[in-house]
Amino acid sequence: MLSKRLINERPAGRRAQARWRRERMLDAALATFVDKGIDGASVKDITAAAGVTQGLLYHYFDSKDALVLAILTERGFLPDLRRLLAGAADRPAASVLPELAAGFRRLLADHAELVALFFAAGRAHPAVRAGLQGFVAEGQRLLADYLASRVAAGELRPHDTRAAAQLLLSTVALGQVTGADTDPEAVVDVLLHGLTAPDTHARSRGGR
Amino acid sequence: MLSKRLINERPAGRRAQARWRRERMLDAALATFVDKGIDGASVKDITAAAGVTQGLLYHYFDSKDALVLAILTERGFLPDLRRLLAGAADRPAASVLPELAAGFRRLLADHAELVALFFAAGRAHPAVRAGLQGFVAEGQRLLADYLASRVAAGELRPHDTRAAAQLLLSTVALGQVTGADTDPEAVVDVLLHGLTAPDTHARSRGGR
Amino acid sequence: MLSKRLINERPAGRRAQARWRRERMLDAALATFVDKGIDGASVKDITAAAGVTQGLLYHYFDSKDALVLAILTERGFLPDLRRLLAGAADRPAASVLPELAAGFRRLLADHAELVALFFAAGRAHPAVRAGLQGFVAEGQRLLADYLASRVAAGELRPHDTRAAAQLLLSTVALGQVTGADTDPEAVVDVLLHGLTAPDTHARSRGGR
Amino acid sequence: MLSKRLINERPAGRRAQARWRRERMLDAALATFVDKGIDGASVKDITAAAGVTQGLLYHYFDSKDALVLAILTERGFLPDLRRLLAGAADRPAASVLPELAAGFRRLLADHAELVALFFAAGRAHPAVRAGLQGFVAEGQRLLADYLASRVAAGELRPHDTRAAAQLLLSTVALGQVTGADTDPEAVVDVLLHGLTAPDTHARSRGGR
DNA sequence: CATGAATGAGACTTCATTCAT
DNA sequence: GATGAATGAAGTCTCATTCAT
Repeated sequence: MLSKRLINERPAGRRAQARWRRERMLDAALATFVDKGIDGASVKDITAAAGVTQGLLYHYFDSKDALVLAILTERGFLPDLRRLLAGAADRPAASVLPELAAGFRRLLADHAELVALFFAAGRAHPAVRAGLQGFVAEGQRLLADYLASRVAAGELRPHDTRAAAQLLLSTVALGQVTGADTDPEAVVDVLLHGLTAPDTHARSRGGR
Repeated sequence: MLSKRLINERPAGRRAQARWRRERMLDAALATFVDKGIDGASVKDITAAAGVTQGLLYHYFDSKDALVLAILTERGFLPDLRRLLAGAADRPAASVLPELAAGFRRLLADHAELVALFFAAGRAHPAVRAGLQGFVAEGQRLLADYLASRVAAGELRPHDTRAAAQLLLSTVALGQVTGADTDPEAVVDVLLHGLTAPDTHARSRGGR
Repeated sequence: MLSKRLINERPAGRRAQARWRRERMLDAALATFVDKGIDGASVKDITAAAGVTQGLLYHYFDSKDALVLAILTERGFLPDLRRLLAGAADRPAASVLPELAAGFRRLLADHAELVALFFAAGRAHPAVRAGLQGFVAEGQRLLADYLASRVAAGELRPHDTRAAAQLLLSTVALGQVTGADTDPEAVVDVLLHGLTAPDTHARSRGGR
Repeated sequence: MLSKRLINERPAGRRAQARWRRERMLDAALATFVDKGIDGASVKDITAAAGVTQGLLYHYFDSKDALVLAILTERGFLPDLRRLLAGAADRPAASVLPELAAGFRRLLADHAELVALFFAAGRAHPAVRAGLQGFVAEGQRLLADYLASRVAAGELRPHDTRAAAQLLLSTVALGQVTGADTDPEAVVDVLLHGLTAPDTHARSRGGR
């Protein structure tokens, strides 16, 4: 975080300065896209926000679409997501899930702009759409695998692990997007223990 | 449904025909918005899809924005949502929740285009945004109230009912949008009984 | 004035009502033209101001241009101008000119909208332009003729009567248009007696 | 004048060429406005007359209205008017007024297009209207001040100097606009010496 | 007579992109 | 690398006019 701030200062050296400008342009583009939508943000808006002229954008990116793609690939957070879930392996779900929900929430918050972009893209920008779907699918698969491992370990009861993964991720993600103030702990509590009252629990479970 | 199809045939009478055309324009607009996004869909696209001239759109709607708003107000499904949740009152959650998840899923599927529009709007169209948020908030509130009533009835254990409501609705909604093939029964099963294995259940619950 | 107000009330009888509507449409058109300019006033604006639908305008007038022409011919005030100047013949200029300036001013004020229309038309509407020029030319000719008759009668000194006529009419007319609060008496005073001081008057006149 | 023609040739240098094009666009716009009126002249007309594409207009001006405003401020002739009247101070009216009338006439002729624009604007373009009124007011004030100074100097008799100024300016201006062939000398003659015949003069003046 | 739905042309404006400097 | 002038297509919207009802 701190080091990033430092990087934000304009560096010396031709090569470095060029890379730095490119990054500033990605920043400006992402911010402007989030603010006005991909179609609503004009090249003029973006370059003005970056403090450069229109023409310069085309030195760094082939087109506006290419710029969108660059944001997707260079600002994506799939690696972060993988790291997050990788840390969970072989640890009990009771302690992992809360940690994971919170971590996922933080991840989305840190990349709030990109998330917003994902949802703001719509069918008109298939590449962005695909990015979202890939992210969702990957996250769900990883989490489901983890849950399955906990079932195998006897900690969790056998269940539809994909559905469970979806419950957790969807809730946190949609909460982020719609601005609902989701409490990750409450979500995990419901998820772990269910809604059924203890006294009716045995019966309803037995009734299956 | 069937009768609607019949109504879809062009009626006689000047007044009736005008009203009919207006509806066709709303249809065409919604479809085109979903296909290309609000910004991506031009007035030309929309009117061509409706089989009328561009100018006519402005006979019925003041502007493209007004058209978007008209879709929101005239094609909204909040009443359907209320009816769905109203039917649940005083009945056991064990049978209500699956029914409700399925009903909600069907509701979203029936209005898939409008749902897609909601998510495709982005920050550039605050009115649409507001429509989505209102819908989400209302649904969550209604469902949370129902869950609280079941807690009071002793069927469900005390819990954060808003979080639980969010879990159910988010999962179904996001599943719809991202195209994930959510199984509502599996979702409800996890929600009702939680993930914790029976043998560890007592312990973890007792440990509280 | 009073009778005109009475006429403004909608009459009975088919023929009378039609004529009455036509007049209301001319009123509305003139008012709207003055307000927004000829090009700025749409047929919709005009008919809305008249309280009728767009289509009806075309029952009474062939086109918007024809409407403009109708205003010119049916609301013109050249007859009034002629009557005003006709009353002056054979009477001394010293009493006629003040009366005439005031009368001309009143005439323009009574037809302020049409005058405004004249000036607002510009080269884009040659018919209106021609109307203005005709009016100006006629007024100037009539007034110059009168002045010449007073020169012949020995009341006025020989001078360029057309220039004098132009001085009076231009000043009153332009004062009306630009909203300057011209005092007709002061104007006539200057016109009748000139600016030269009495003591230098003899000299300067004698110096000729 | 001659040097201006030379300047009219397209210069070299990017910056200079841009400025030159902007000027050509103002020229073309003014000419087209005069020809067809502000509303009658389309952006297409203007840019075609300037030999550029429509889009370029918006590189130099924010809107068509801004273009009209630019013409007003950058092509206005109020400074010329001030200079003209400034040169009159402390000199006898008998020689100044003819010179001034002719000068004013020339000034209007040199800026005939802008004058025509002033009168063609109408109430639909308040900014232009305001420009005209400002010009008229300033000219009248300056001339009235000069006349007052001649009254103080004893050359002219006490009179309503604003009315006299209005007489001169209105006549010349309106003559220019309506295309009447005003003879400035005849106008000044009437203005200086009035219409009253020498023999009746004493009487009428004495009768006051 | 009267309505207002419908049209087609054209208005102003924005925008992604190119290119000479 | 960097600029901003220039383009051409397309966008939203307005409008005079016609016509079935």
